[in-house]
Amino acid sequence: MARESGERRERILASAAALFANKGVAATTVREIADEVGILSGSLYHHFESKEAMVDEIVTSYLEDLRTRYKRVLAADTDPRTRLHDLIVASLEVVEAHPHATEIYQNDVNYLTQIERFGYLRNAGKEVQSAWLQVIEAGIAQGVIRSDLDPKILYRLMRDAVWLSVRWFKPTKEYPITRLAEDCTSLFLDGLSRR
Amino acid sequence: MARESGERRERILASAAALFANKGVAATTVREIADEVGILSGSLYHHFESKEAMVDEIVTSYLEDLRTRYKRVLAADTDPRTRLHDLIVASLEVVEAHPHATEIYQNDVNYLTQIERFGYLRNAGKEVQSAWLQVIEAGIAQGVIRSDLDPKILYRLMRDAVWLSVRWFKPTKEYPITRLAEDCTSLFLDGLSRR
DNA sequence: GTCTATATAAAGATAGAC
DNA sequence: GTCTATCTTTATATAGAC
Repeated sequence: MARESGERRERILASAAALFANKGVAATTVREIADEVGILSGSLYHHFESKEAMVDEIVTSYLEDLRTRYKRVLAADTDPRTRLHDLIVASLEVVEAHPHATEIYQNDVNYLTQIERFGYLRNAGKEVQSAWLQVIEAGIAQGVIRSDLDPKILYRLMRDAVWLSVRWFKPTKEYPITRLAEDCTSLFLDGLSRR
Repeated sequence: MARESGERRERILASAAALFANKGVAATTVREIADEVGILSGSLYHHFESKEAMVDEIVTSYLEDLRTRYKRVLAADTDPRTRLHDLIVASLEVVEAHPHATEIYQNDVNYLTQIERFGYLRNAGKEVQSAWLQVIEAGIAQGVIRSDLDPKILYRLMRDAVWLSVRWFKPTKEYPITRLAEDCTSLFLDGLSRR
């Protein structure tokens, strides 16, 4: 099998990702994946050495994209409000580009991190946290963000609100991700009290 | 087996809940559960008719508690800000009382709702949404909450931020759930901009 | 109420023909 | 690159002795 690239391979990964996202990695069988593609389960092993290898590829390319986009946001020299907004936009763009991988990560991190092969997920989580904390703490330092709330708590609340949108958000013409990003930013920064 | 009550039964449920929460329902085997309790897997079937039955009991009693508490919040005749705060407090109290069940629900809804037996989870989700929407919409009607954000979007963002705290929040003396509830309320209502 | 033993089904994975 | 056929392991669950 070895690691060719090809349309078939991508087709398998796409089907696998959809199934992993919908039922969970552990509950998805190689037979179901093969059925989706229209081949027999044994044939999958011509393209991938194991079910875990499929998960690995899906999650790895997801994290790669995420890292790239976050780095770009952090590199820009912008004011705290813009930076927070850009971090939210970047996250939602990753959700849009990798909806299945995002859902797999959100639902199955606990399970996956217990498998040795996926130990690297722990670092990925730390990197994401670090990016958000940099933005939040810079905002506090510049007096733009309140200092009475723990940055780590803020990070976790915003992170879950933003990333879990993968479970329900379906962009439309009237309500595209740019609008969701603006609404998130406004909720977090301005609050929902009328004043 | 039939359905006695007893300490042993509870012990099994507790071990099962912890494992389901940590690895996911599908990835947890009856052998692991039995190991945790210190008996052999076959003996579990004296207490429960299946693995699904265990999940069912855990989730059902969780939802029962949740429903009771939400009803109490909605019954009170309070102002919108207090109501929203109380809904957040109620949610966090449920998280504290049923951490494993909460995590199972958050991680495995997708998987569980695909099993006929757990179809009732769909209704549970709708009831929760309805409670939050009532509070949000009353706030808008009374001019306390901004009207430029879609209530359903607000609900989903706040819901995920609040409920997913089960994954990271460990109450301490300095930072108990009452404090987290206040920080959530303040973040959502006032926002994190300094002004 | 738990054990021994085992039935039964489903899972991941492989070998070799085509 | 896929199929047929099958190995091996692991899972849920059951029966009956203790």
